[in-house]
Amino acid sequence: MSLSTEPYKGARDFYPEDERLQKYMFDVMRHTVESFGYEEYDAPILEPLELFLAKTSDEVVNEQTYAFEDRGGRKVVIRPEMTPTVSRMVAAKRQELAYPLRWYSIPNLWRYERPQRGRLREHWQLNVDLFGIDNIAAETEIIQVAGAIMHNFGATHEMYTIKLNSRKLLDQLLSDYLKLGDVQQQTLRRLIDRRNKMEESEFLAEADSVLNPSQHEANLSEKLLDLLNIKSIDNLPAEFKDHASVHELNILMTDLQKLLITNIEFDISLVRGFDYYNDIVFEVNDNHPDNNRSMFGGGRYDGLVGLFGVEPLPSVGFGMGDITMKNFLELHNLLPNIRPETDVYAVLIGDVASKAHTVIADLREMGLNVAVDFSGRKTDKQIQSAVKKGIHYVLFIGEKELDSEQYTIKNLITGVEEQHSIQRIVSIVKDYRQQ
RNA sequence: GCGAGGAUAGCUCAGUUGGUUAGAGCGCCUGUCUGUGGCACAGGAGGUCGAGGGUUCGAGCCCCUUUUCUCGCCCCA
Repeated sequence: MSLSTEPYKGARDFYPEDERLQKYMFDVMRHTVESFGYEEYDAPILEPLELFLAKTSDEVVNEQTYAFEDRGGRKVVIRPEMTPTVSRMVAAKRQELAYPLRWYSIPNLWRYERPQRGRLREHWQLNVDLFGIDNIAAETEIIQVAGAIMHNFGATHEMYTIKLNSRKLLDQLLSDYLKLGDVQQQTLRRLIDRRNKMEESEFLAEADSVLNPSQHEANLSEKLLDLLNIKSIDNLPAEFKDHASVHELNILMTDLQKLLITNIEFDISLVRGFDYYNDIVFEVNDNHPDNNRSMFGGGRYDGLVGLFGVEPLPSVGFGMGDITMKNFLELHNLLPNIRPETDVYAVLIGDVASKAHTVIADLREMGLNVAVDFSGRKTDKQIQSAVKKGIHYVLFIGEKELDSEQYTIKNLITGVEEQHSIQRIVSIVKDYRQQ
């Protein structure tokens, strides 16, 4: 029996063409967040189990992590998300860091779960976090960063929608307006989160079963439904018009509009799963009919840093996964053709390997990336290798060229072939690379 | 953890009520063509039909188990 060539369940191999794509996506992310002044950090892939017990949801920690005991009996977890880790790092240097703190990372994360569309066991996730700002300007910037990344990927506003909500507002509506107890609120939040996946009648039935035990007013589930159907902040119940969260949402939406981020939408049913979000949350949805789903999101999680025994720190951030983004880019035809790093494939004609070393070394010295075919095969086979690798230029080196020091360079895309000196070839290829 | 549907050549897939030696297209290799890719022509290699067991005179096809992939659910990035 032979070994399997399959990668581990739910994980991916990145062949060079896949890796090029991944690199492109990370480059766009990096350039964008760095333009806002975010600095990159990283951390170990293993963390102590306790780190995730406090605020990540129970099911995630207990059933969807890779957790084990190390040889010294310590309980460890392969990180399923980055937010607890970055909070830990910030807490460790709480007093000495310069605020506001803008940090980002692109860690690989693992979850033990059944793979499905857009969700595998291993993925990479851009994490962008802003610490130390307790006002709505932080949310404005974080959402602006998310929008800028989308823009730099070539996405237009019609392709996606940014949904906004305030957990504080939702909590108040559930407790003060609908007068629900804590347990009911929690159950209902989960239900609201799943609402768009179910039929309205089904939702109503489940809502009834949560609400009816309460001895409050009748038709509560209809009242709830009316509430959830509110599409604009202006239509909220009158007594909430002056609520602090409504003011914040208004400022946030106005400021985003000023920044020309107009594809935003108030969505009172937006919850998000993590317990640590405590105020504004947002989510970016793909508008494509074949992929109408939430792609990524984030929000404010002010309480997390304080768990490490230091003074709490206002925190806003989001995470953007590579798989969902790749699906989005593919579906909207936004993935560019990415050239390999190799500029030139040197084709050796005849037994010239020894004599060709110097000229090839010179090319590299002058800044070109050059791969050489030492196989001794016929010219057409060597060219075919270059074509298959996606390399755009072939450089022919034979006795003729070595004697005259005029080398034949051929662009495989245009088919144009010319003879030039090494210096001239370098400048031609470099010019081409800039295009 | 639960449900549904797949797995046949490197890839995409045919394969009749169970019946000779399992096919196609593309790709790959060789040659026409030892200094030029994509085209053309000619030839060739490549399959224990995902794995294991069972039924049968006979299994790619039927049954059981298992692995894995896809799509959902739960949950959620």
